[in-house]
Amino acid sequence: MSQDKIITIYDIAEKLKLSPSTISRGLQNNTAVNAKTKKKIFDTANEMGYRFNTFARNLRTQNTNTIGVIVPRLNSYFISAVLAGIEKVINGAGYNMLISQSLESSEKEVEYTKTMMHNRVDGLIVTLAADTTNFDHFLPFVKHHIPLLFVDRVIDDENYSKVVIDNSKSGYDATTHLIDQGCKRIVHITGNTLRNVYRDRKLGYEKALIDHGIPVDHELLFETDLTEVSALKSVVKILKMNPLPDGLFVSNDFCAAICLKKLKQAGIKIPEDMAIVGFNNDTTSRITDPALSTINYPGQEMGEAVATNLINCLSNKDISAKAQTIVLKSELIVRESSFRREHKPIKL
Amino acid sequence: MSQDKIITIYDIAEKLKLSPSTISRGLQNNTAVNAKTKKKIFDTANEMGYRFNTFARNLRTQNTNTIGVIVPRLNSYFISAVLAGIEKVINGAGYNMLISQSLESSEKEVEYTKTMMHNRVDGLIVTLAADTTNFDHFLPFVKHHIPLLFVDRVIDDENYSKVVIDNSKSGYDATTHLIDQGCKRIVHITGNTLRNVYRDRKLGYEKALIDHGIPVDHELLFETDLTEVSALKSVVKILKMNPLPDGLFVSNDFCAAICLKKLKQAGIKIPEDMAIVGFNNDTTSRITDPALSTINYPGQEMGEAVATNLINCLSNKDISAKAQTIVLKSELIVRESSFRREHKPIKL
DNA sequence: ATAAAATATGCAACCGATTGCATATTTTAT
DNA sequence: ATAAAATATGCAATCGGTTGCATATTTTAT
Repeated sequence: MSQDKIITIYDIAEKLKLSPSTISRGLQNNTAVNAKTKKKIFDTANEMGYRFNTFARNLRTQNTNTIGVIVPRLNSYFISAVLAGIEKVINGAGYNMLISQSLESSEKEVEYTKTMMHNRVDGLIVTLAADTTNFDHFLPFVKHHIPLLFVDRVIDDENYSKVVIDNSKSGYDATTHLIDQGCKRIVHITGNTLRNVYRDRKLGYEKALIDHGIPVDHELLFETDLTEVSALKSVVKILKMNPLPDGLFVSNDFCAAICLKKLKQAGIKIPEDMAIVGFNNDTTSRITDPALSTINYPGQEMGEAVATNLINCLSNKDISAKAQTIVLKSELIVRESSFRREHKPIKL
Repeated sequence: MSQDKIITIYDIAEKLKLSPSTISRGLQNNTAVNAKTKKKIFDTANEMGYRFNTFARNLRTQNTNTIGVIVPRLNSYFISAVLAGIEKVINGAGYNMLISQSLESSEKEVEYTKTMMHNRVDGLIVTLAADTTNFDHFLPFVKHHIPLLFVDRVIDDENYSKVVIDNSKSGYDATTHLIDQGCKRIVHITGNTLRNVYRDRKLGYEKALIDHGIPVDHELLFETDLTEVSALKSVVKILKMNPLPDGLFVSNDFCAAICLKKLKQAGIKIPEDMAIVGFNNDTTSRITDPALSTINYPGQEMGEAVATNLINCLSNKDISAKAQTIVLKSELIVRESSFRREHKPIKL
């Protein structure tokens, strides 16, 4: 049974009558240390239950092997898929992950960004909170040349690296599909258009309408917080409209699913009376009845992409590396909630 | 514009013609430092853009202000709710959170437990992987008196603190409710019964059958991995049964939702022909049609409870504190998928 | 006015690993 | 046998804070 005490290289050095330097080098598999000595060191370290002290090492080497991640919330399918992707790559490369959730509050985002700095993370990955408009809290990272990358909800500035999907195109595709299916009055329910994701989807929606000769009617645009409550309110509003809209494009599957269910309960036939397209391809979208058409949003891949990019930044000493924007493929998935007739872009 | 250099207390000391000790104490708001001096120190620190170095501090103080969390996977509604709860409490108490996902692999769980030890986390919170049977990797935490707590999927050992729900009672309640609704042949689809959560739900299911004079039929018990694929296979198996089961208790809402949808497509009326109860109260359960009865599983609260308990362990120097098991309330929520007639325990 | 107490600051060791440089030892070449 | 080269190990400074103890300064009490 080994001791209760935490073993350091000094303990190993004493036991083997060697200097701490040799132990340190031995454990790092440094070629300057004799093979036999090395073996002895490894064996003794194991036997004594040695674990290196991350802090002493970090203090000396000035890097922490830790990546900070700030997301708006942890309990979301999309976010957790992104995190799973980040975690996979990060841990595979021997890094750890420090996570905070801003809870959509810009204030907390600022605070946690500071904490990440304190903790000397080697890099930071951020998905912006809904209401962040000032980005000064990220400047220290730029100043200290600490890689800072954004994913999904990003800063509209070419100087930052980011991973996104083409939200504008996706919004366009979703809307065009609804038009293809014969919709003429299409409601769009979306989130805070301050953020690129919702703003761009809206732009895509409007462009699709214009391109197909349908006037943009601001009565049909609902900017909400995409919660269940908002969904219910939106349904009430829709049901009061005259004439009733015949298409619905919602920026989020959960919200779309709630609308679908409530509209159905109100006697509206989906997709005959109203065709619906969601966004995200959450598991939710396969469970509604009828199944929800949606935009496939590759959360895990986005996480993997941003993490891979970050790891590359860290291994390349090449500080001159330019900021880059990676756009991952998103695609319309047509399911029952919007499928009225065979038309151009059909996928199942 | 401040410098590019990272500022240390030595820089502040030099600028103010004070010793680093005074700066250190000043920044800690130590009463030994004169109020005016303190003010000067804080102002200068701000002005110079000082950020304390976590590692130097940790190395000296021998604690890291970091809590490790190991979960089976990040992309799950339940887990992300638990994490959100943990994060809330942990960050509120000034700690950071280091997260790893074992991806249900015992091997990775062992590896990440070691990493957490290396990183000298002040405490560790674990939800066990599906196939972990040997728990020796946790012994170093016990040996070094580092608080180790489990949540949801736990070790069956009174010496460890944990936060759980009464899975056995919940299984009993779900099954009894189905029996109340007139079900006689109830299929139970569950996960790996090596883990307490699935084992106990199964035990509750069996006890309810026995208590109501219904024989336990092992043909009706499906031990699966609760994925979509398993759900589909289970449905095929159910449809081949003769006579058809009239009740279905599934240990997971997503899996239950898939079953519900497929059974409905096969022409089975829910709940008339087959009543269904899920588990978790995922958002999913409100979206199915008919809405899914389920067990409300307070993920966020469980996270908050386990984190609060951990923080208490850390602030009490009292090492003698006994291991405790916290059982949070879980409850049956009856929705349309199982509601045939008014009966004893009705909740909406 | 002087001693005692309270307050404020500094010195220097320490946490545990890393690493440039110096030194000791062994091997190889002449 | 001796010098040169290669190999192996050690010394000591360093990373940036923290803290016990000593010392200097000011305040209070007698």
